[in-house]
Amino acid sequence: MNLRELAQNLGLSQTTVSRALNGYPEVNEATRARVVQAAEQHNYRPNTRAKGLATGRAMAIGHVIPMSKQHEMVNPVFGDFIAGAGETYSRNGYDMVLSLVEDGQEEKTYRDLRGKGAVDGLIVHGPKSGDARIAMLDDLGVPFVVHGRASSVTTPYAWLDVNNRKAFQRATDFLLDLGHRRIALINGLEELDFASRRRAGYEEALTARGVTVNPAYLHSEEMTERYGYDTVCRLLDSDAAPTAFLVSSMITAIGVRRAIEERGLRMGRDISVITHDDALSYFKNGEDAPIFTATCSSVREAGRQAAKMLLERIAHPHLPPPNRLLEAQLVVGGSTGPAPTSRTD
Amino acid sequence: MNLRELAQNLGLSQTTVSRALNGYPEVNEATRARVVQAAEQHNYRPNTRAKGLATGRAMAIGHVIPMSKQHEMVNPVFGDFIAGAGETYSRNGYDMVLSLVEDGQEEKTYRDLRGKGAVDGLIVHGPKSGDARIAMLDDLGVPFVVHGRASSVTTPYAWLDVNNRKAFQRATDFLLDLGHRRIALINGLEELDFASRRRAGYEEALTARGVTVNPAYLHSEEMTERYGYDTVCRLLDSDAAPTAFLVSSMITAIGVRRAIEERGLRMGRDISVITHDDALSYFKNGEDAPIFTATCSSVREAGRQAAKMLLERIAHPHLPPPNRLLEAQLVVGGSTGPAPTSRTD
DNA sequence: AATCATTTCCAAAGCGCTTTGGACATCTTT
DNA sequence: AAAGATGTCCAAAGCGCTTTGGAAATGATT
Repeated sequence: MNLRELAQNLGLSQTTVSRALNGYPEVNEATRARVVQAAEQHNYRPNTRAKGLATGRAMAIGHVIPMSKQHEMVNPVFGDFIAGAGETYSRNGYDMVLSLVEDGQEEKTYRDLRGKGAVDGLIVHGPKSGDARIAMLDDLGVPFVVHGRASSVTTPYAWLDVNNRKAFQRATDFLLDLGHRRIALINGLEELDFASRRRAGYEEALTARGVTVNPAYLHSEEMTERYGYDTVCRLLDSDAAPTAFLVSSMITAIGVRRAIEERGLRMGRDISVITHDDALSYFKNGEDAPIFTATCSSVREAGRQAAKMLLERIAHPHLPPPNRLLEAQLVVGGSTGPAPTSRTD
Repeated sequence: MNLRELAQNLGLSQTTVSRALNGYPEVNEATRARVVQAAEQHNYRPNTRAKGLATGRAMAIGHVIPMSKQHEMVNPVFGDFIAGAGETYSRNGYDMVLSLVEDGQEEKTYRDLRGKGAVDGLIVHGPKSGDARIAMLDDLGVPFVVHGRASSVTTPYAWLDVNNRKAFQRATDFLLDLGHRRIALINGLEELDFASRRRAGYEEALTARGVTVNPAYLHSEEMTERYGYDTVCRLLDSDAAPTAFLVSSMITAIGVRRAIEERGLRMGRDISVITHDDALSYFKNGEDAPIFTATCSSVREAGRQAAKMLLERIAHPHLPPPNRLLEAQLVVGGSTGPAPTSRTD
């Protein structure tokens, strides 16, 4: 059933039917009711492509998900981020189109999506510190919102980010307060902006207390469970083993815990662990008694808000690009405790 | 840059330019080269909506992701499934459109997507045993492929599934061979078809050995980490605690492990655990020395294959609907061992 | 040289919608 | 009663592409 048929069916013109359905005032309320009812009865849905052609808007938002080539890994936070964003889109009649792209190929995909006219706006995922995509999208004139930031980009652009630096600074401070001095950072890939900010926060806190940053305690890789396990195994078995770990992802923290417990040690007593927790739905840290002490920030909520920002940006392209900095909560759980006193301290 | 401008630029008609770009034979190779070069130079991309209108094809596939209302949970396997499917799509010039929908609302979304003409085909996720969506999609005449099956649907339809019954039957057999008799099943929601099949396999194996199925050992819920932890805590603290657990997801198995180790027990020695492992990229079980004994089946590979099946189905709608049953590997890891002998046996 | 087949190109229709620029009643106002 | 205002509807153009049904030019055949 298309518009023409529906109009013929009703003995009206396409114009009137179209206007009736789209809420234009110049149509008799009685006719409008008749039209709406008929549309419903015939299960009529305007063809997106035709509508898009006519209006010039795609009513779709593009998400380009970077995929690590080496590990064939999709960052597990995307699921929840997209769930949040999807809520916003469907409430506003937008579709979401997804492209999974190997690391580094993202630019071409953005160009394609825009060139084809498949989307009205884009969300940029996984920004690197000096991300070239931002300048490019500005050039292209596509509305976009970055989830995260790109430190070295100075021109204003729309972003939504968690205050990663502060979160990890606070977490480090917390560990220092507990007496820890040998604190290892099990970070994500530091070419990613959020990871470098976390590291900055960590180093800042240490330096402020006069603790020198030990390069042997700095680790940066893709955040798998295995990485957490392997790294902590190596560190714990080394001389000058850390007494505390600061971990960039819940999943990696699971591996960290495994390494610790495998050695007969207990989190919170022998070794302290703080992890960042994106509040993934299937991996709740526990509301009542959190397993991990964690810097918490719901990535789903971030998705919701980023999507809302983008839709507003599409509606008002000439407003200055909005920014939003979310603060992470430092939630105390069972994985931290005072540093065990030892002669090497 | 659109076709008309490009054609004017070249001093050719739209027809010729269109044909040149789409590989039709009735155009001089010299002109074609000229056209292709100009298109490249001007960064021309045909407008999808216009192309779609003209051809009647959307060049997009719809994925409707069910989202549990109660837990606001997105099944973590979707990320990897979609990554697999996305590979196939992008190789074939298809886009992927994603809708996240609350449980039970999926039908409307399918109808919408199809009615709007936004997609050429659909992947059905998370089929329930008597899933009404299949009949509906058949009615609508949309090409679709089900990831999983719907037991009570008798009409032929296209699906790709893991042999869940057999996988869990073999896993149960394996535990029985090790001497376990008190084996608990920590299953997913059994309204989901895959979970009911896993249960069937489990029960079949027990019954074949004359072990009666103990209802207290049967658990069915959404597969969170917390669920695994809570359930196993309760079971281990009860009389007649199980000596082995059969778990439906890696994430739940993490919770199971936590409960076990918290009690000072060790997996593989005191308690045996087998889990299903979807080979999620960020949660590798370990190639060399797997932590868990597991029934393994790559959900990413499933995504790749399901997408391929769908594209073929779109190309040849009149062929009988294809089916594919993937077998899971039973991989032995460190989480299983002989049942501890005890007087209650 | 005339005819026919081939090659190479084009004008125009059509996909299903929105939107512009009226047309025609009907109702007020003077 | 004429003129304007208002309410309600419509015909047709246009969005950017594909595709049909030729037309013109070229080459091969008689």
